[in-house]
Amino acid sequence: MTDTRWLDAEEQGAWRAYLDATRLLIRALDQQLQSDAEVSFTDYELLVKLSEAPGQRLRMRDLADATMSTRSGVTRAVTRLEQIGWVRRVECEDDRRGTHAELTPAGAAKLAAAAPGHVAAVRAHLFDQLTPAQVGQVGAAFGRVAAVLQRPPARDRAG
Amino acid sequence: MTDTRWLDAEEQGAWRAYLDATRLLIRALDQQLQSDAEVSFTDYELLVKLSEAPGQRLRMRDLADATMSTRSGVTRAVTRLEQIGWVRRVECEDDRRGTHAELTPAGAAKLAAAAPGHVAAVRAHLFDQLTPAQVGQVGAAFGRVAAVLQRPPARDRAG
DNA sequence: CAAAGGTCGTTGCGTAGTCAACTATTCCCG
DNA sequence: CGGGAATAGTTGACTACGCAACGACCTTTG
Repeated sequence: MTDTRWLDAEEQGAWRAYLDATRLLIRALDQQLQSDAEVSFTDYELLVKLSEAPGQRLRMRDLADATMSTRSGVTRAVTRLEQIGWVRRVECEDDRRGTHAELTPAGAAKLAAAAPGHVAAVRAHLFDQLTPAQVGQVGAAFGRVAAVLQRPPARDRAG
Repeated sequence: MTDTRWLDAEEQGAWRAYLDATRLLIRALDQQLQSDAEVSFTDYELLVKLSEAPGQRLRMRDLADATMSTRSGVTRAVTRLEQIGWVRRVECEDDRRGTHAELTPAGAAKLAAAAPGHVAAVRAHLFDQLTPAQVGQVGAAFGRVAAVLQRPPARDRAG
């Protein structure tokens, strides 16, 4: 492994811009949500996933997958949101190990209240800065990156 | 503010792909560095910034800016790295409030050892999945996003 | 149908990161 | 020069999240 292929100037630039922008963007969105709606970005996304699920409920495991998080992370987040009253736990009927997280009316209301400001911020910080072509390219590029990372490619059989 | 302009399908897709890919990517890179070189991604980046600075040293504040982090975050990271021996603190001569974080030879060695595997992972997970055109678009797009977020546009004077 | 092995959600532990407050120092401006 | 405001770095308190381990439950297999 003495022949590392380093990043060229353009790749370096893209890589750093992406990392910097991402950190700044997430922080900005987090602060907007926190100060305007008293929700964290992670909690907001969790509520969104529930709101889109049939019956506004999802099994803990599925919620973890949907949010690209871990089981323990979801357990803690749901506990947090349950205490506030935006989510409730419902036992699974067909699998007694299972638990559903279900959006409560209060949670749905919170989400509805927070959404416009959040979308406006996403627009202001991200989409307003991109050309339509860039939106397309970003979607395609990261769609592929996410897909490959979720289902790693078959191992190289050469050798 | 009753006229929220929601994201259209393409924007939604791009936004979610970007978020998902980012989470997966950062975790993958973190795990690769952790298991192959026993460094976290954040620490790795901090070492990189120092290695590129003149004299391989940076003031704490500048290091925070360079890593898009906060002053307290850098204080803690540098303390951590100082204990391992990869960084040392050096008092500022011209400003007695100031402190430099300086890369030690051990830190430089660690960085050199970790770099090839890390770059290979960045390539495998990110750049190998992108067309050259996408690399350009991603760089331009996020470069703009980062610039705007770093220097927010003048406040709207209307009212 | 029993036993082995997998999966579900939770938890203890350890780590990392943020905000706000604090001390020490420097800058600005009369 | 002197005193208030600003800045540097640190710290305390708190929150969040990951891993590994655990008990409860389900599934598979003989």
